[in-house]
Amino acid sequence: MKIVTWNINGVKARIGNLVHWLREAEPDIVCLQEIKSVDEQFPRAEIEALGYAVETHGQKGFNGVAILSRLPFDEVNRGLPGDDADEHARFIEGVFSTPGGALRVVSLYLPNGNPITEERKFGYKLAWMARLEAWAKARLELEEPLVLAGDYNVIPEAIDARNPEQWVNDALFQPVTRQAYRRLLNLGFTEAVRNTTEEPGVYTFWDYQAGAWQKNNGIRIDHLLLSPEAANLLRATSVDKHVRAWEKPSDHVPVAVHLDVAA
DNA sequence: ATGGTTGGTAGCCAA
Repeated sequence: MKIVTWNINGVKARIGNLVHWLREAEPDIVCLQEIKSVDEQFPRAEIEALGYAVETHGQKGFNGVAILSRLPFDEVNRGLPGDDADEHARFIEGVFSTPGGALRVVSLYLPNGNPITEERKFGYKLAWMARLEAWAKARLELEEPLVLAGDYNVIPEAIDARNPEQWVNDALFQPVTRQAYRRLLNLGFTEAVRNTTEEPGVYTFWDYQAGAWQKNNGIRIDHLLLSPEAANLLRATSVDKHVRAWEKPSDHVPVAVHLDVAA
């Protein structure tokens, strides 16, 4: 089974790219972020025509997440618990039945957090990460295969940036940000790409500005975290870097994990 | 080199 995360940066502007990529990559489950669409305007018909079930958690203008799946959804949960005042659409969980039992997959869009001088930005990011840690800790107690996939807006280590010095004042690379991410990992998750790729220079995002793609000035911020039960099934990972060179690309590319689960 | 580009929206904001 192939499970992919992709920050698509506007699903309505990217529907052509998305359909082309779905035909080419043939994923079983896709976690999308930054759909930038309300649920009613999500282009579901084109995706359903390819055999996918579609569940969305959108909002007007920005943010928004979705899960596309060849398996039917047994259950869908929208929103990260822990703050009733938080109206950002950044979290959706799907539950599926496999021959081995339940499989849980989350599509998350962790707050960017810039600038770090603004509490409503950076403080919100750190608070959101604390809520995610609490949620994940409780979910791990189920002892089920769980894939926490998404745009984490976290550069875990210096080797995850082509030019780490460029990011020292950025919310994505603050020590406190990386600490919070590591706390999440240390609950018992396996980070799929880090655990299957030895070479440095694996990036998932290249800024539109200043020729970042042409210079390969990228960062690795899209991650797939596996519960112990999911990590036992880990076979391989892959990054669809070529998608960044397509016409009208997202600034992120799809990142995949292949699990030993019958699709 | 505090520049540069894109999507959604019609507020320039968010990234």
